[in-house]
Amino acid sequence: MKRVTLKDIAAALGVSVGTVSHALSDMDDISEEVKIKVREKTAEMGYISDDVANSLRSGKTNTIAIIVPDISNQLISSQIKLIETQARQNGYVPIIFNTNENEEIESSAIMAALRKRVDGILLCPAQHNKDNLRLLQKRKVPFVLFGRFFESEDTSYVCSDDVKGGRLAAEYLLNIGCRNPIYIGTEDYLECSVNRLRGIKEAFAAEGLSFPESRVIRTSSESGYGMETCGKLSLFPETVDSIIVFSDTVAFDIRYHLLNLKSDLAGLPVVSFDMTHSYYPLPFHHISIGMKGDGLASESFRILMNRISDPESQNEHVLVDVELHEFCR
Amino acid sequence: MKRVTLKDIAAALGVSVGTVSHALSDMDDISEEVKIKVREKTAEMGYISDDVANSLRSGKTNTIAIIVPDISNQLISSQIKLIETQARQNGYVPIIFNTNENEEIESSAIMAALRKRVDGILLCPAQHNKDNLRLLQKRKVPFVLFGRFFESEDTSYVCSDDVKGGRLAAEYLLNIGCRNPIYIGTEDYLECSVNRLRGIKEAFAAEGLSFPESRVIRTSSESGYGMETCGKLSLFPETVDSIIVFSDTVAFDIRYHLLNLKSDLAGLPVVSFDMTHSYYPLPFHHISIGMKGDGLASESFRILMNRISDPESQNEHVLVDVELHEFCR
DNA sequence: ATGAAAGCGCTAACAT
DNA sequence: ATGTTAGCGCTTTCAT
Repeated sequence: MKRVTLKDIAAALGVSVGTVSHALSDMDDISEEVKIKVREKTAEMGYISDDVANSLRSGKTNTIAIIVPDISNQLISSQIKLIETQARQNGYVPIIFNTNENEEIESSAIMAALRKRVDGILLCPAQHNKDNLRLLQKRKVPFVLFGRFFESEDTSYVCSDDVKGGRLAAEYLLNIGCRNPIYIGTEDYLECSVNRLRGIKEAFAAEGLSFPESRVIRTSSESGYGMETCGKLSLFPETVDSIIVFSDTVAFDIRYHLLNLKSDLAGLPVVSFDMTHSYYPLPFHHISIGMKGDGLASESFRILMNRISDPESQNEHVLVDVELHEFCR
Repeated sequence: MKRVTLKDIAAALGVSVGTVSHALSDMDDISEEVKIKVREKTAEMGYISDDVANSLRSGKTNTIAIIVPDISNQLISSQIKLIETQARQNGYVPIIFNTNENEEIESSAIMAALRKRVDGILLCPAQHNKDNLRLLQKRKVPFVLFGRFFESEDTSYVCSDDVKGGRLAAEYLLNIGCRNPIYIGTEDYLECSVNRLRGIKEAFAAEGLSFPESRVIRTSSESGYGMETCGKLSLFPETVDSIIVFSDTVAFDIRYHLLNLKSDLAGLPVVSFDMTHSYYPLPFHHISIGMKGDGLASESFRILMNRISDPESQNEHVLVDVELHEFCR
């Protein structure tokens, strides 16, 4: 059961391959009569055009790579869903790579994407170092960073306004009288965690207070470290009155374990980031800071399309505005 | 900045394209000397092999399509993550399609996958009708249904044991003295919902009780109908003492709205399906029924690989065993 | 041990 | 209005 090709249709009809091709593209150098014959035969024989052959000829694959640390993260999968919809509407198909926050897997994902000749790449970088960024730049493939970016590098990116987010979190807690929060962030290579902390410090400074380094816990951005972090949390003095967490996922993980441990800390006010509840209604009280609208997905896709059609286009830097929301109060 | 091809390397070295090809594949009809020269030049010029050209020649793309109703659903994104990992380890890359539970989008997704000449398809079907199943069968593309299947059709599939799941849910509730649960399912085209209901009825029958149709609510499997379902729920008499919900996602959505409405129903025991908590720890009490292990992803991928390497292989039917788990008791 | 050439399926340029 | 041909990048015969 070989696949039906233009050649087969041409043979069946006693015309040339070029004629069939032109007829199917509805070009005006083919008579209506032949076009009808061709279309009928095409349907009858079940012809399906061959993207591989077309890609080889045109140099375009109409494929983009989406490379992310964790597809199963609610924020990321929601963004991928939005991107997939836009891509489809624009004739593009996304291929997916999960890097597990691992630079080497990320590197091989980029190489695989390059071998597949994707037209562009959307990358949420693992960000341990800049090697993979260099790789992308050297290969001159159109790419946009989304969700995370490197402050010191001039690339296109779309990211949430994390400094403002940090400020909102701290302002909220200060406002309800909590002056001794802990910040649970990630290792410092993740600039969004650093920026959120920066925002927290700014908000404290604005009130003439300081937010000391001693109240920062650095944990992994991967899931599965909730228990470990609970251990670190329990070492803090009882004056701690609230918690700010780098992401909802990590916050949920920690509170899951605090609940299981029946720890008093489970009662502390928590503010975290991403607004997972708004993608996915969850039946418990939670305060989260996240982006307004679907800018992350739509802007990063728009910029990528732009860059694909005009490789000389300027880098664009988009900070999506954030807001604080209280769910299931 | 054209892409470097074998031709370029051959020209730079004054050898033929075939020689370079053989050298890079380390075939033994090429002298060590030439191999070294070729490898050096290849690295120097930054050659990246071209999957498109290779696919055209070999007829293999090393690509599989994953077609699902909702990528952002926690169960699905977790499975995709597992599948992606296995695929990568086997030299395959997944392309992703989101159907939004829509038959037409699903159909065009299948066509797009076919045009891209994917080696196989993993499909979680929208299941309104069987047209798309026929399309796949007619095209003779290797495919496996996962997460959902058609009971009357002989295809390969991997799915949870939903009848048992329904039984476990009902047994649990009967055991804690709840004799009047409501079942919130989907329209009947989703066979997993039907099977879960069947299991519930079986468990009731085993106790000499009956579970009447009047205690079934049929809602959409898409998210966003929580509010509507709350309305239907409120019409039931107060004798209702518990709720069984088709999926965790829908259950969370409903309880989210019940909480916001400060409804008494928010206090009722709820059992739902998928065990979302185990993929993603969530900080609230919940009872869920889900699959043991990662069989859904690993089995469906294994069967697909099998079918790709041997298109004549038998259809395999796998029901993954389920268990009930209580989280954050 | 290496080179030359065919061909995967298609489109576009050129020829008739 | 239709046919012919070249070529996208590669691997694989088949010569040498």
